[in-house]
Amino acid sequence: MLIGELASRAGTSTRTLRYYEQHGLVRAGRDANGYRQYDDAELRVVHEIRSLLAAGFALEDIRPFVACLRAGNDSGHVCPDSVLVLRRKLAEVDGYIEQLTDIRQQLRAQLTEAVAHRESPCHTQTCQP
Amino acid sequence: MLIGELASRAGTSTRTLRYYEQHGLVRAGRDANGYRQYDDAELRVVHEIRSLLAAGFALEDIRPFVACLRAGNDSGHVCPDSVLVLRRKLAEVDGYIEQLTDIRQQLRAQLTEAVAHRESPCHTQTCQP
DNA sequence: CTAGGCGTTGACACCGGCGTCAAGGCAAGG
DNA sequence: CCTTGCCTTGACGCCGGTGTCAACGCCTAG
Repeated sequence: MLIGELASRAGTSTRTLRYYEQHGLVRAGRDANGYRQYDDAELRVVHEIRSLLAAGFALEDIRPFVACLRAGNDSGHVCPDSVLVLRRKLAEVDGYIEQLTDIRQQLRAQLTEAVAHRESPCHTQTCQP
Repeated sequence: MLIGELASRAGTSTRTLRYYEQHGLVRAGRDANGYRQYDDAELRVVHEIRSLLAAGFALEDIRPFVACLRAGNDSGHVCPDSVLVLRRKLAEVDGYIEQLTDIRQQLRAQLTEAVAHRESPCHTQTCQP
């Protein structure tokens, strides 16, 4: 399989595949003419990468998942290293959610206050009390 | 008040203040020697900006809040334009929280699956079934 | 032979808020 | 006069994943 085919099969671009390879995540052999030749298994690897990226992982974090897949496991997240990363990410995501929840509260409070303010004398953009 | 003083009073850097000015958020007069001269009211403006940035707003979104303050209101979020932005941001934040919640669910599911997998024959990084 | 469609590497652009360095002007004290 | 410390503008770097263009090689069909 050449790079164009893998790209379209994986729903991404050739640029992206080369980038992943450059960072050691995807592997390719070479034809006599220098073209990259991909094993069928790489399609799964790319899918794993895309899925994890979509979940907010950085490429660096994805490394163990790919290694886990290459080790012959049917999913990339069953290996100890992957689990560590998963736990770390879960904590991280929890932190984000907490922050966003706080911010959400602030926004609601400010909106409420703004609505209450409509009853006060100054309610236009240009008023000068 | 010169830029250094405003910076330290606002807990930020001179670079940052010039950046805000460049984007039309903070205003400064000029001394005869070209030094920026800040009105005391600008301190409040800078605080408003910092606070909104911390809440995840972009500089562009902050513009109406500053205008609202300059219009003489005691808080920047009571004007109609600000309220629009607040609503938009609230929806945006809700979206983020929703996404993150989904991702959190996925992470927990994968962790659970990984733990269950420990009972299966292949549980090391290097195993080859 | 040529056009066109695939492949190759390399490098710049983007986003956004700032750090940071460069090179210089101005004020004040020793 | 010199140092020190404030100020000025201008410009590059960062982060991370990808788009995009350049300039070129390979292969096939007309």
